[in-house]
Amino acid sequence: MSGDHFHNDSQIDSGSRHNDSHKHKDKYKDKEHKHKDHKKDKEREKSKYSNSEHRDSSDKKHRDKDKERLKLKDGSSDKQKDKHREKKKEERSFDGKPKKEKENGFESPFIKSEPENDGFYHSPKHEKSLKRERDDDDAEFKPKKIKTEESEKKAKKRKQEEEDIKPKKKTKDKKGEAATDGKKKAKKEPEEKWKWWEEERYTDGVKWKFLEHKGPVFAPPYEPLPSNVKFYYDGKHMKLSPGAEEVATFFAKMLDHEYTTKDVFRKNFFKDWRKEMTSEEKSKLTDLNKCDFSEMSEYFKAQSEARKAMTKEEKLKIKEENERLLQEYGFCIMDNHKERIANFRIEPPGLFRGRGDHPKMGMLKRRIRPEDIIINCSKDSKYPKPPPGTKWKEVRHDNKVTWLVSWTENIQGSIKYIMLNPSSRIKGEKDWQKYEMARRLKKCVDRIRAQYREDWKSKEMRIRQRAVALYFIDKHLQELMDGLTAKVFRTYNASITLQQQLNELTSSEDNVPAKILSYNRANRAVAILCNHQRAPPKTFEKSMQNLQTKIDAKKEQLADAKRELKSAKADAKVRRDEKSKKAVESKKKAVQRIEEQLMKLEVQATDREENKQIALGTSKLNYLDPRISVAWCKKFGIPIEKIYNKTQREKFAWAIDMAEKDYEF
DNA sequence: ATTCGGACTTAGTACCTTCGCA
DNA sequence: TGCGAAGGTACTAAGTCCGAAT
Repeated sequence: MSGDHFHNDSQIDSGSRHNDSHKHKDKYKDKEHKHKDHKKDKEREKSKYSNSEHRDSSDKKHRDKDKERLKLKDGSSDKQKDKHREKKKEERSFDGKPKKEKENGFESPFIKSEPENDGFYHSPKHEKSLKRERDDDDAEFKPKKIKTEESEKKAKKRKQEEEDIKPKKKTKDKKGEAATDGKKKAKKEPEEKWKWWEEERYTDGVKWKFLEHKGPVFAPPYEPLPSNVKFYYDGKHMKLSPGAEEVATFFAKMLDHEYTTKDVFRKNFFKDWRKEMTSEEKSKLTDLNKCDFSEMSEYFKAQSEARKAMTKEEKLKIKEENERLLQEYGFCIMDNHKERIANFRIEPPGLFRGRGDHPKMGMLKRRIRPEDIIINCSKDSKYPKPPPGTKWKEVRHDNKVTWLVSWTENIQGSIKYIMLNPSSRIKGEKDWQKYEMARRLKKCVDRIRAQYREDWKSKEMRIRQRAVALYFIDKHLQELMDGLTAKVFRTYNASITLQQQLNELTSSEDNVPAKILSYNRANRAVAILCNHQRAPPKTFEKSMQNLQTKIDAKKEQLADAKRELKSAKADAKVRRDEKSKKAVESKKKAVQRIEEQLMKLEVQATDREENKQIALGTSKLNYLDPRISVAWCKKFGIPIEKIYNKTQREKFAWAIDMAEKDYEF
């Protein structure tokens, strides 16, 4: 596939480019306004709710919207579900090699594409597959209201195990019961991973029926510096008040970083720092350039060295403590299941580091206290306790949202949340739904494109194109396909590209490393398409050199081995005895082994070189339908671990479980 | 009709851990 | 067994979407 192809695509794509500095600046302006003008109102508005124990949101809107979304997919048949269930039985212990091959196999459908003038690949098979999918796959993401026999059984079993757990849709969980149940279960080994994707989904905007958690972990309190670490102003030692000292340490810790030299950063920092000073300090400290943080800076460097030099035992102790915190605060109970929380720690105070030329860089990000925190949980759960002597800002019970904890951050005035891990049901369902939406686009993308291409046929192509595209992205989309947004296009383009590339690049005769290289190349094509770039790692050149040295050494080794083989052969010819024959064999094997090693290294070098400025992570995690990768693994006998690490496997558990080798996006 | 803002998702990166090799 | 590199994770800024407010 040509580079042009990608460029075309990405232009049409969505217009959402991120590193456009002009845009940034404008945006910053906007925010500025927004907050000056509206923050007060917002605060007022909010205070209406403060300290109210209960706040039941009147949320018909959400409900209607979600209903709308889900009903799109209606038309699933029971047959469909049966098929689904069967799959699961077959593949429960997937290890890269499907236990049961389907005899009809995979019809290799992809013919090398000629990009059309719109830059998109249009598979000849497209038409056919559209129809098929309309018939079959359509129904995959819809609420499963009808309970199948098997799930019924399972449910019963679960009921016995967990005493009194109510199916989501029936009635409200009774107070307390569910909570204790959940905990009991959680403490036992979770023998079997919960397959939420086999269960029915909420259709009414409700995100959960029961939610219990222990609240956030606050940043550790500030520890004043030892008295021998001094701060100097204008060359003179000055003892800072604790408040001022803390903010000073934030700056001292960043001293090595370039942005502490930037005017904006220094200005913002100094302004905010002064706010934390006593009036005496304020009158003395008037010029940041006269401040000498170097002792502080040295002290922190020494500290981090000391941390590195800790003994194994000390390190272990810290690790254990972290683990304890994780176990205590890192999970919640949501609807009878223990789910991992993504970020249970409150962001610690520090200096704001915006990206690019952010006008607010250097501002003080203030410490979040319990009084800033809104807790969201079930009415009938055990509420998290604020630290002794403090109060939460509010405890609310809004089950139309997914967050557990929120607070308002002081730099932009935006809200920050504590939410669940990507492996959780609530995130997974959303992810799955996203890909289903993109697959729906696949079905009508030809029509949509034909339509807008028609509009382009006019003088002043460029301008019209742009105008139409913009109009299209901004206004039209929902009319063409409901739920269609720019993001859906992006997801669609990424996923379809991966699928095509995988089909084009993978050949079944290749060995595993070569296949993985193909996978990475396909992934890379997508990353380029989505413009996921990265700065080449600092150590790139060096590590590349190292690798090349290794390759050279290997080559030499290979040459030697070949020479030896040759002489062994000659020797065997003369001697004609068993011993020399054996020697030839073993030399042959050695050559083979070295050749393999060499190839592996070369593949690695290619891979790394091609990956220099491209970040694969984002597309892999956010835009590529994981079922495509899973299917590919199954089809070519690649262990899924080679493609997804542990975290990714957790996030994509649903896809790993449900996708077969013939899955088609 | 436009803007705002809450709730999410996506993205970049610093740091920590593990791996592979001499 | 120590070291650098690769891989993985945590953190948090920034973007998107969409309903509500203006």
